[in-house]
Amino acid sequence: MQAAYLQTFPAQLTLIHEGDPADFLYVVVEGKVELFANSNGREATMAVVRPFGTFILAAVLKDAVYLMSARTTERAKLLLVPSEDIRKAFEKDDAFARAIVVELASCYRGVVKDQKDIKLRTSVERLANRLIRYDKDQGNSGLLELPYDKRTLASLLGMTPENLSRAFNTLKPYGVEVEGSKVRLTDMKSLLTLAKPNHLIDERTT
Amino acid sequence: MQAAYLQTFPAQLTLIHEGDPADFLYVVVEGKVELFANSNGREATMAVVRPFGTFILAAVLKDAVYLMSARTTERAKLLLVPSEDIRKAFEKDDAFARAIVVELASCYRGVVKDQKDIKLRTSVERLANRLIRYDKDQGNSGLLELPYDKRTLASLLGMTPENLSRAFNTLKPYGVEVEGSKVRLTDMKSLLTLAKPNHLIDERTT
DNA sequence: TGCATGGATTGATTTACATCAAGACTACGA
DNA sequence: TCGTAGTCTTGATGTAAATCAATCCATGCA
Repeated sequence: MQAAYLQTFPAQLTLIHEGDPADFLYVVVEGKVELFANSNGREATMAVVRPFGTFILAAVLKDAVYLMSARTTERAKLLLVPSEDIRKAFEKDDAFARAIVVELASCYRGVVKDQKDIKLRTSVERLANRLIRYDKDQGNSGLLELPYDKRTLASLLGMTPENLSRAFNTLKPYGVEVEGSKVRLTDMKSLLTLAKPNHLIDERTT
Repeated sequence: MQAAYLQTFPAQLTLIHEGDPADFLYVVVEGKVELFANSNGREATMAVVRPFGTFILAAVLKDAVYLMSARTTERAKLLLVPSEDIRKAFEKDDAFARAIVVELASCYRGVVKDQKDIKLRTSVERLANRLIRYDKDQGNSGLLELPYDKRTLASLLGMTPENLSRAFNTLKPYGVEVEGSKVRLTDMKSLLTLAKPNHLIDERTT
């Protein structure tokens, strides 16, 4: 940790580009970081990392290039640990190595769940389940705040901003009221009937 | 390894169901195993494991339930290692723990690449790139054999069998000739132009 | 106060893909 | 040799979502 940097970055700053060698492991201490990928002139958001998540762990361990690019969505405080140090600690410190494995296994299962989400659900179902998840995260009050702007949310859910807008309209009859970044869920029962949440997709802890 | 079972299974046998606790780690010794998932009455193939790949490693390490189901696509010989033993070895044997991490990191990067493939490409592009990959795996001869039946390939590529058929027709002008499970690539240059392969998606080793 | 800017929404249209419904081909067994 | 079942293919149609285009905001700023 001696050689690690704690640094603050402004919003919308690209931190790393896919294809670059993995020089640092990043830990989000404050703010949010969007992971995204490009190909063929197209772009897709892959994930958003919040405190205190890490990103680019697998690339660091394999001493490989990054598979995703990363940019801040808002002002963010990040810890940068030289990947050389991570690999050394990994060799020397058994407890560290095992802790790494648990983190990595969790990330892995997260991606698998994301893939099931995309392959097995329509975009409206994905949005419905996402809203239910955010509500749960924020205390089951039925009143939730979207954690990032709609453009980012749309890409994360694998749709265009236009379609997200329409998807919200589709959910109106199921008690979903949107006002800016605030969302009210007034008929959870019927929303659940539509969304059919599945703990093997939506549960993030296990 | 003392308690591991080496067993032969017939084709089309479901080995595990998603949601079940992870009792065994599986290693494919011979044949192929399809990993798939269900939700909402829909089904999707997530991956196909060949010798000598493992599956369900993350679930075993986390002592969690399986996220995917698995079935043999053909007669297969599998090694079943009790997950309890894996976790014990993981605790005691440092070299084993580190080897596990490398395998896990590779699997993780594989899923990320699959996700980029789905999010950034059309189905025809996915098929084109897949054919190029199989050709490379089989020695760049321009003559390749599809490793599983078209139904499975279709689901793996995220499309219906009907659409796979049509996608092959779309690729005909680009020198793709199909006959049963054999495919000839007679105009690699124009196929590459269409497919635009990207080593951050298609390269499987790094 | 007025005007630029970028996000969000809405409507019209196009495209990609799924679904439905027949056929065609293949392999296999009685 | 003829069913018969399974896989694959083809065509017609339907649906989900992308794209294109216009407008409607909010916000910041001179």
